[in-house]
Amino acid sequence: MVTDPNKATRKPRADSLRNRERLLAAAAEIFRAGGPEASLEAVARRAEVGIGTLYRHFPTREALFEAVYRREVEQLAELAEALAGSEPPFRALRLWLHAGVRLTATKRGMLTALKLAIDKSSEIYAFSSAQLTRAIDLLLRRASAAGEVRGDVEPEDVLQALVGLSLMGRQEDWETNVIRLVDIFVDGLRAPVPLPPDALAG
Amino acid sequence: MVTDPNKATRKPRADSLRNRERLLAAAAEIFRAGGPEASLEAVARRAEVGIGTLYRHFPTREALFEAVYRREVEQLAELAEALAGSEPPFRALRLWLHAGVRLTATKRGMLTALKLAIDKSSEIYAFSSAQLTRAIDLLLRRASAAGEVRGDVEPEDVLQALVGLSLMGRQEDWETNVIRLVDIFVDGLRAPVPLPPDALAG
DNA sequence: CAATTATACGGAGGCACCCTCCGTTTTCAA
DNA sequence: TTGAAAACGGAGGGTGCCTCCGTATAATTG
Repeated sequence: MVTDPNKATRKPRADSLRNRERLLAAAAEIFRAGGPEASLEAVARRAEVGIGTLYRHFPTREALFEAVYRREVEQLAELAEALAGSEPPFRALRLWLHAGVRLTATKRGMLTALKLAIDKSSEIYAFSSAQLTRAIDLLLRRASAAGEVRGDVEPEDVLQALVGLSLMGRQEDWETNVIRLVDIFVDGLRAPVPLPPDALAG
Repeated sequence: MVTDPNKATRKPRADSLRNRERLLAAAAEIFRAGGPEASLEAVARRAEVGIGTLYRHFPTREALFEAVYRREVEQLAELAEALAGSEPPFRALRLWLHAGVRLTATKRGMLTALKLAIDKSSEIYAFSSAQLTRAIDLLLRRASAAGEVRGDVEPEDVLQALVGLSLMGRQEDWETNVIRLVDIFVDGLRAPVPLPPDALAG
């Protein structure tokens, strides 16, 4: 019954670590296939772990998502820096958005997860949002400094547009189509003063 | 046991009609509050009918959505004609899209329902899609004929953009924000040849 | 190498929802 | 009035969610 705060923590148990890993792998597969509403009991089953163990490691569905998708988001964020270092500003922005679309295509459910996260204002949203916003900010600033896009657009806007547009596609020509929409949007970003005042008024 | 095809059908039962009506009213309330995943048993409870009755009238969740939201979609479609008759082309397109955003704001769940419908490729999607596509087509053609927007954009693209952008907003300044994004998108539609060839190449 | 103790495990249990099936009730019409 | 067609309601079987706690096991201590 020694509760000494100095040497309090002991080494984490091996089975705990192992099970956490199993759960993450299982969750990745299950969510990939079944979307973000897939059964958590199915995840536990696939991981060959009791349902209680799942809930101990990840108290909420969102916690599981956070762990599973954190890496994917980080990779996308890193891509921004790579592109900023190797491509001209406007093109870098455009290419990054395309990559964002493609990530969605491959990893079905990630953006759906994001949307779900938004509804619940959960942790993963804050994280992804920050990562991706930073990525976009980098590209946007650069393009703006080069005079290639308007200065009055926030990274958050672009992220919302990317997510929103990506989330909708459904037909077979899905990806091509979304990329077209993203391009149109990016075109809209270009001109500093795209509309003469009277176009709005009449 | 007379199965005479001539006078086959008899008058629909009064209780059936009444219950259908009750269910639609209840569903509108429940879905409005709880989103498209709300409990169908709750709908039956609020309508004060058995769950079996609900399923007989609306075999699937989507069938219920279809009935509930058909009217809303029809109204939005009618607005397109009104605007086409009273506003200059580009402005009409823009204003209609704004109305689409606002409808989302008011009737939370309609677009979510649409998205859900897309996933299941259900009936309401075909209907809404047709209605709204027709509405957009009207406005787009008109603006295109007047030389105010590109000619290579399909109404489906614009609908997808509207739905996608609208679906994402979350902060307090939600509506304003989405409208800004829609405007940027519309700006992107304007110029016939928005990008010089070398802008893409580097 | 025990013995001890902090940790983690598993799954039963209680609740809600989904949807089907069918005995009972109501309505229509002859 | 009466019988059949049509509709009703809800029990029942399945699944998922999440909590709780008795049992098992890994790390530490002697």
